[in-house]
Amino acid sequence: MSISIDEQLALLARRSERIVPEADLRKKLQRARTDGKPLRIKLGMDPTAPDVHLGHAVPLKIIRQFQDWGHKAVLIIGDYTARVGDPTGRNELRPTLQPEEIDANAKTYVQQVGRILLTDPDHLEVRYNGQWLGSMNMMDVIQLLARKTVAQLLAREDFANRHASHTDIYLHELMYPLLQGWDSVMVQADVEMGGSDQLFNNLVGREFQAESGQEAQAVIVTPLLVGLDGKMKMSKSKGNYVGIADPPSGANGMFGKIMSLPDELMASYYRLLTELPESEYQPLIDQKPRDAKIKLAKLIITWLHSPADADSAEAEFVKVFSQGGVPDEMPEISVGAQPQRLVALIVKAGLAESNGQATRKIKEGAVSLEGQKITDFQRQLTITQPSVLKLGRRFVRLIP
RNA sequence: GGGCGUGUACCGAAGUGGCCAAACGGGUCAGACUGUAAAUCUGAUGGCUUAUGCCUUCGUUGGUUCGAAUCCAACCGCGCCCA
Repeated sequence: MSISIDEQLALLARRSERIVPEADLRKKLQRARTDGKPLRIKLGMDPTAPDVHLGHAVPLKIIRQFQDWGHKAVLIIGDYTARVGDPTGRNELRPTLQPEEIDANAKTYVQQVGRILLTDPDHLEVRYNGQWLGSMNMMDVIQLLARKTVAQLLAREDFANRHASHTDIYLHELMYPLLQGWDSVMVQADVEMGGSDQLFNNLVGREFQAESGQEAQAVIVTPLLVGLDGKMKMSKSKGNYVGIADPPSGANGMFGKIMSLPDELMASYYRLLTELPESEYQPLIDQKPRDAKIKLAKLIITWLHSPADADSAEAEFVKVFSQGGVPDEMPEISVGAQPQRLVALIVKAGLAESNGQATRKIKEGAVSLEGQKITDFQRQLTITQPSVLKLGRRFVRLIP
């Protein structure tokens, strides 16, 4: 339990891009140790989508380390800020969400986060920022606004770019960093975690705390995890993500998704999402990239599910993709036992959006039923027993 | 409030009366190759029981015309400049 502060900082370094300022963090860690008073580690998450993904998992892993050292995670569910819409990294206005969607997402967040964090009350505190932001009145808001200048806010890179290119910046977007900063004051955070694109917002929190007579939080920002497309930051809206609650295998499973990861990303995934030392993963990546990726997938599944799930996901993957077999589990669609056109079945199965698209895919040789490729797009069929329909990488079991 | 521009499919961007469901690029999907990687090559990329056919779509509405994404009017959105 009592590794040295230096060792702790060294461990944090694996996943942190910047610690601002590192001296503050060291001081806080030291004091917590002598006082026996745990640090409060803040992470804000806006429930803008139902899935928590591996990109979120990077700061969450650091928080877990803090928990293991006896500190307390303060998870802020941004039910209120989600309605404002975080403008970070955006070139345009983010659509605001309906309260119902936000509430639904918020509920699942806590549950999903529990796969990574300790959830007992000594180690985790969950707060909703609507609690304090929702009760501010106009004067409170004005006083908050009065703490920052337009120039200070426009210093943030994405705002600056948008301003320079004459893209609209709505006033409520400018407020977002202020609201997030105010959260830090309200929960008296000692440390705030965030992705590196959150640095500006996190620093606002530091300033607000200092102005409010609190000790300013230290900020740890993590590198952004690049998504499965190999280009953009992992995010729900880009569709390039692996959800931390995704099933181990199957069409939408972790194993398959991780295997489709571009090779260049492996090292960063190993570093940010596993504990394997670089001296072990790097040679493997260099020499046997495929095996390295399988190992990566298994490590991640072991972490978020179980070793047994990792093994069966691998077995299924080998069977389906390396040997051209059929997965054990796939979506089942009831289609009825009457004669019908193949194109209609494909659309019913959700493998194509329109008959035209289904027709094209058949012509391209992408469709097979029970392992038999079908290229006749006018084919009529009667499903009398459960049959496996395949289009590209996707499988659906048709039930009469 | 005034002047000048601009609005095309998922994105960018051509097209300025018929040959336009609309070039090209990106993205995406599929096929070959493979390690569900990358690179490369190929095909597809509005809908319709596939049709030298019909329907919907080029900001919106209305008009001119045998015929409009293309011309006109009004309106809406956006940009630049002036106030």
